Amino acid sequence: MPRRRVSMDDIARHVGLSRTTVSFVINGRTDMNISEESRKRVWDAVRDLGYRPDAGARSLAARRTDLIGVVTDITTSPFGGGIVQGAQDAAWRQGKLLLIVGTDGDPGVEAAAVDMLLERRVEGMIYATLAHREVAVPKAMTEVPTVLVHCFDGALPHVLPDEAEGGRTGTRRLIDAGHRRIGLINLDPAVPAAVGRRAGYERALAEAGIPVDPRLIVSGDATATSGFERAAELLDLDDPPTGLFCCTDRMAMGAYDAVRERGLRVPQDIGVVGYDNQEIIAAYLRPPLTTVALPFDEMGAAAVAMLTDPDGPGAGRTIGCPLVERASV
Amino acid sequence: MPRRRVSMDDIARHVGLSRTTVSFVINGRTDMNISEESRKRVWDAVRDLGYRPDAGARSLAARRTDLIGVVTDITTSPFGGGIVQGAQDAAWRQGKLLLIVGTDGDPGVEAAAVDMLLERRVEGMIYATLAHREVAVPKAMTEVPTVLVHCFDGALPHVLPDEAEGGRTGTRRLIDAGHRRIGLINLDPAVPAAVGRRAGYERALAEAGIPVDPRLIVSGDATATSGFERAAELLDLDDPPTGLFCCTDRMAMGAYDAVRERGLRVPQDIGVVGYDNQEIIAAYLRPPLTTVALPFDEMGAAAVAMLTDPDGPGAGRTIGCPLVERASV
DNA sequence: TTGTAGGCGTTATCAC
DNA sequence: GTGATAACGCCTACAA
Repeated sequence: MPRRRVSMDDIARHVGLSRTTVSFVINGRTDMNISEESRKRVWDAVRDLGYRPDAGARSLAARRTDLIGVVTDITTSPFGGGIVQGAQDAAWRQGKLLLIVGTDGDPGVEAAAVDMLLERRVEGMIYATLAHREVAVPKAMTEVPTVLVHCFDGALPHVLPDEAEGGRTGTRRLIDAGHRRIGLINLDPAVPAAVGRRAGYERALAEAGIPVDPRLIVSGDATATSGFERAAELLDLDDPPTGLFCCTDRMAMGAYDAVRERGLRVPQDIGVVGYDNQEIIAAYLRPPLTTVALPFDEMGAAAVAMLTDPDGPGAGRTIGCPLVERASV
Repeated sequence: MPRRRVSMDDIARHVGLSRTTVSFVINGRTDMNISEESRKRVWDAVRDLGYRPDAGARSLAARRTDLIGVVTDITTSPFGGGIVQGAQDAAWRQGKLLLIVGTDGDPGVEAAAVDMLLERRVEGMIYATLAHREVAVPKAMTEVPTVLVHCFDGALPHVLPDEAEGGRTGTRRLIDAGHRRIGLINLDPAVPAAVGRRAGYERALAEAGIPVDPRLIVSGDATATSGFERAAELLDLDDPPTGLFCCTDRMAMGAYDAVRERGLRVPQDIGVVGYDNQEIIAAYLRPPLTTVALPFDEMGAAAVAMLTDPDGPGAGRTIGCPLVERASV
């Protein structure tokens, strides 16, 4: 039999002050200059009666919800969750709450989600994807400040990983270890991540004065099987590479097998660098995989920062992909 | 220069009806029996003026927020995220929204999170943990219906995986494949998952008329390294097991290495079953790992179902751990 | 069928 | 220093 919730009125009545006064002390407003005595009595009453301000009512009157909406196709994924995580942490630190809805990529659900969030009067939205890709967002999304994370649509501000820099970083790690012939096991050349990473790869080679050999650049899908096959092709070349830069850790996982199958060892005979830093693969492979990480947490945090910036989201940002050093090169 | 939001009043004025009438048609109330004509005009106006009901205002007046709070230490984890995912999906289907706050297990943050959620007037809360364990929740949590997921505190209703059933299932899979000597690489015997799984293991053996050999039961931590070491011990026994039931997929990953190192093969020589169904390990191991899955999604969905059940959360539930058949036995 | 009026719990404006 | 009083946007008896 839960008693009626205690309201601000109850507090006011209890301490014999007006609602206004109570509101002021609870919101810690100093401009209205209230006696220490009254302040204390109010706080005591709050504690004694177990009063909790009603955020909904407050929002209605104050016209701010402190809510940020998130619509994303990221679900259980072992990775990518970092975006939501980073956003959540950043939001929490600013007293904002996230309203997250997972859409599984279904456009119908996305539109419904945006509507629902708009009805909740979110003050901004984040649209985040698992894969780096171009998207078309529900148009209602533009009704509030919105930032795209890990995706872009040519119009809205976005936060993207700097794939080119990542590609360069990974490649250079191999070069620094003395490798001159470095194979690139790329993703489907059409996807944004692939073009960026390849550009970075070529740039790193150029900077080291190493000519790019097209035969050393192959591509496949993001699976261990694919990595295995592509690595095998590369290793069976007449003049095989001694370093392998794989565009996903899964591919690197497959590459390990190809290397092993040829009686070679990582890293003594072949240096391998992955991409994604999927802990569960990278850290537990033997030897542990040196890989380029996608800065998910930072991307999520950056998006929130852009949204809460009083000057508005700005144009967009790109975030570096740091190298995670382990033992495969 | 965003025009003032359009309110219900605007609609009413626009169509020349009262707010009441508009409210009724928008909320689809049939009891009040309104002319088709009026209904249509209202909906047209809604569309034309781009009206969106204000969920906050609605909550205030109707005394229901359709909000469920989630406090959890599950973050980016490659697994466990399924709980939030399952909860989110179930909530969405019921028109509820989740207010999720990740606490990283910090009790201070947890308490603050609960307060914040209570101020938002969530109608129920879910407290979910990554690991199956006993917890102490912030006491304010009991102010609304709450269910614990993947954890328990002896008082609140909870949703737990049926570890014993899972232990039995995994073990039986090995037995069914003809194995009679089956090693159990358990977790720290003190943790709930370990006691449940071991009980299931012993039960399966008993049902098959196989005596339990204490030397076949070892334990370690949930790492590949630990799995490697424990498996090695077992395989080096005078009378080694032919089947290995590992309490985590990571352990199984290590066990694979131990098997391989001894010139044996999975599954021909040694059958291996894991636990957790961490896709990224289980599916990409060679051969792919047969493993017992933790029903995260179902647990999350069950929690939401309990919360939205008009009869209240009830006492608690336990959910089965299905076997995911791959190729390691 | 439709309209009136009061209430939900706060904030905010101004006067006292 | 403090207190009426009017929003905020919507719901809902109750009346017409």
